[in-house]
Amino acid sequence: MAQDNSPNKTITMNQRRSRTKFTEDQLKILIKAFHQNPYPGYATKQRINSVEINTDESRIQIWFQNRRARHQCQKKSEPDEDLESSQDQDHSEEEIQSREDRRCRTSYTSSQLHTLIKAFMNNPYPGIDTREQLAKEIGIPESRVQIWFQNRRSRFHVQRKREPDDQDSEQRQDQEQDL
DNA sequence: ACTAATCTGATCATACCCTGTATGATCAGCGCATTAGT
Repeated sequence: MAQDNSPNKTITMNQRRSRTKFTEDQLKILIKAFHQNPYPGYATKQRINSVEINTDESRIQIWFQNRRARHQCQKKSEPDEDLESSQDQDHSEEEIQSREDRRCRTSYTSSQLHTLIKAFMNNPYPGIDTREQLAKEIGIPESRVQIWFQNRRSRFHVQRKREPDDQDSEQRQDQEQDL
């Protein structure tokens, strides 16, 4: 079972997570919470989820991210239309700075990292199935696995940019010295 | 069409170690990120 070497047909490999469908009641709760604080901390998101929504904290986080993206559009296009909700406009910079606590930093054991790195080399864009399988294998929530892959890819790209090829950078250094 | 899921790249924050580096968490996205399920 370890080897599923179907080299082609990778089309369905990167499957997305199935789309979450929030009920009207759940949306009401989320929107209300958003008005109270569009940047809830981990504890708040967990509370909202466990008490009212009962899905997964990471889904709540994504909902807030998407909502913020859309909400800012609206604000710019119609700034004074929204007078009813003027309550939520008084988010001063101080308030944003005193944001609630983040999730605790996850620390991975070397064997967990080994598994993740191996998977990354195999496929840096794993779909939901692969991520869940990995999560189960190393005993860490799937949402953390997803973040790990995001960070890994991002840093991989950055590193590649920094060292495109040595010849170019050497030439550039020479030119700089001439100046 | 609407919006959840996903992506990159930048930045904040913390563990580990020696004040910097590696990396997990969070954020925006700008003539308003893109992709894709319902």
